[in-house]
Amino acid sequence: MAKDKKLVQEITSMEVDFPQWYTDIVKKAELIDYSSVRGCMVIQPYGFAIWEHIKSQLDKRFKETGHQNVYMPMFIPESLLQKEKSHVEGFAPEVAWVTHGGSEKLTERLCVRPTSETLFCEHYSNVIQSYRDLPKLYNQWCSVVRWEKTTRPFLRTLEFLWQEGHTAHATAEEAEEETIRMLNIYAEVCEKVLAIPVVKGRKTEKEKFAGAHATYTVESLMHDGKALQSGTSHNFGDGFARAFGIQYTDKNNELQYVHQTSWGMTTRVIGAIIMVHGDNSGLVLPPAIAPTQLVIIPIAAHKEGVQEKVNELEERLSKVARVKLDDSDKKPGWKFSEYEMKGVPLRLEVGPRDIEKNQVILVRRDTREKIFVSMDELETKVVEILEQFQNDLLEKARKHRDAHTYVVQSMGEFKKVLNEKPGFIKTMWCGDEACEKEIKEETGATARCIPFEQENLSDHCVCCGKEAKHMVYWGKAY
RNA sequence: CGGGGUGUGGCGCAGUUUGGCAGCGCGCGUGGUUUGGGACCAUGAGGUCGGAGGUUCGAAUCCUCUCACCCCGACCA
Repeated sequence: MAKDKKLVQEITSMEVDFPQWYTDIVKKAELIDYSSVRGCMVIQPYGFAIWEHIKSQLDKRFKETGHQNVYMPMFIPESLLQKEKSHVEGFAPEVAWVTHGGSEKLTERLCVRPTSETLFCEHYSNVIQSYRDLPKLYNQWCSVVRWEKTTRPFLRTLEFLWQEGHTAHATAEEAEEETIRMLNIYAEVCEKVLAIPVVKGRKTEKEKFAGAHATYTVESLMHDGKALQSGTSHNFGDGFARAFGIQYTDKNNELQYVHQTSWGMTTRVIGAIIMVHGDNSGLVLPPAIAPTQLVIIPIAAHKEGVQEKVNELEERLSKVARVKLDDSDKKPGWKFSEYEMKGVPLRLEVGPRDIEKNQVILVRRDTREKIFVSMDELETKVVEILEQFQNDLLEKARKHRDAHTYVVQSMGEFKKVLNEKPGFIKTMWCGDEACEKEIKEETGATARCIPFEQENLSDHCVCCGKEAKHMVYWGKAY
């Protein structure tokens, strides 16, 4: 099969127009519908099912590491939002305000949460008294609102779904451990569940979260060479604790400020899944989060024995995978295209000829490889192929990422590479914000992260030539 | 928020330059024939042409305002 052969005419080729390809997939795969509110989207059942699987994978890991789910209000009084100075400065430009309740004007306007640090802080200041109350390991699943100028489905919407973890610890060390622990969970979910390879690292001072002491991130690379921040974990130090007066009495009966963290992952990763794995026939979903892992398509269903056989197979395979049987009266060819568009990892075809031979045909969505499998060993084969599929997706994405990661030593090279073959740029950097700004102005690339895995590419900063402090990943970002 | 583009049945579009019966393809309903890569025949339903105002005997078409969406920038998960 020719690479990326396009079988679905309704999707724009990604080589022709990548943004349009993205929009086509999001609509044609029935992930979302646009709503009457600018920048807000309806997440349809298929799209939401993907989110539910991501959610359960994350939630499981949060609980395994001792976190509890809570729910905070969606409104924040203006005075509360303003308690931490750099935090409010970071978010003020994009908050939505509630000014009226019914026809009554409110005495204090309420902001619709853009994030809930301030609410958690207020609550923590009420419930934390002693070192015995620590740590507090809370998480919430909710939506937040940020009044963005321009929006795109999943990647940037006015309202989006996410989880936000907020923890309070007795010591700085514990907070740092927690921050890294959660970053590692995000990296694991990205790679093992979403099959998206990530670079783990720290954000520069310029790029870090408003109010944070340090921000860590997992960065991934999309098919068009643009970068996407896929999850973040912040160490707040005791900055918020001082602003909100969150203190506890330690073992020596002395008052101490808590050390806090927060971390989040959003529906944006669905955009990443589309842009990392998708092809010109539509979505390609990692089995771990695919709402349907295997679709059964009967061939010549009216012929004797076919309907009975697919019913039997559906029942058998439902025990080992998420299975859908499509015995509607559409033509098989139509169904093939439809489920390719929706990214279903495995398709099972069975017709009279197969039944005679006691076999079925399995077709992989990613390679379109046809695999003939005996009915007798179907369950083990399906499980095996799905596992292989999941691993292959990650490897394919990793190869693409590595092939689009470039080392550059000069600004000229930097600009040239970014223009001609977009991807991650690895360079040395002096650590000076002036250089970071200059690079952005000159090339359009931002510092994605200072990776934990440092390499010494040279001794001097790519921009100013002075002594280099860090190796940095740069890229144009979504 | 700056630049560009688009709004016509559920979807995709033609018609707008030069004002004159609201069209096409897909999809949808019904009946039938089909079924290993988006089937075919017959028949039917579905529209205040994004909205408001104006010009005109007459506006999808011209003018003014406005709203929404898409793309490219600046800002952001």
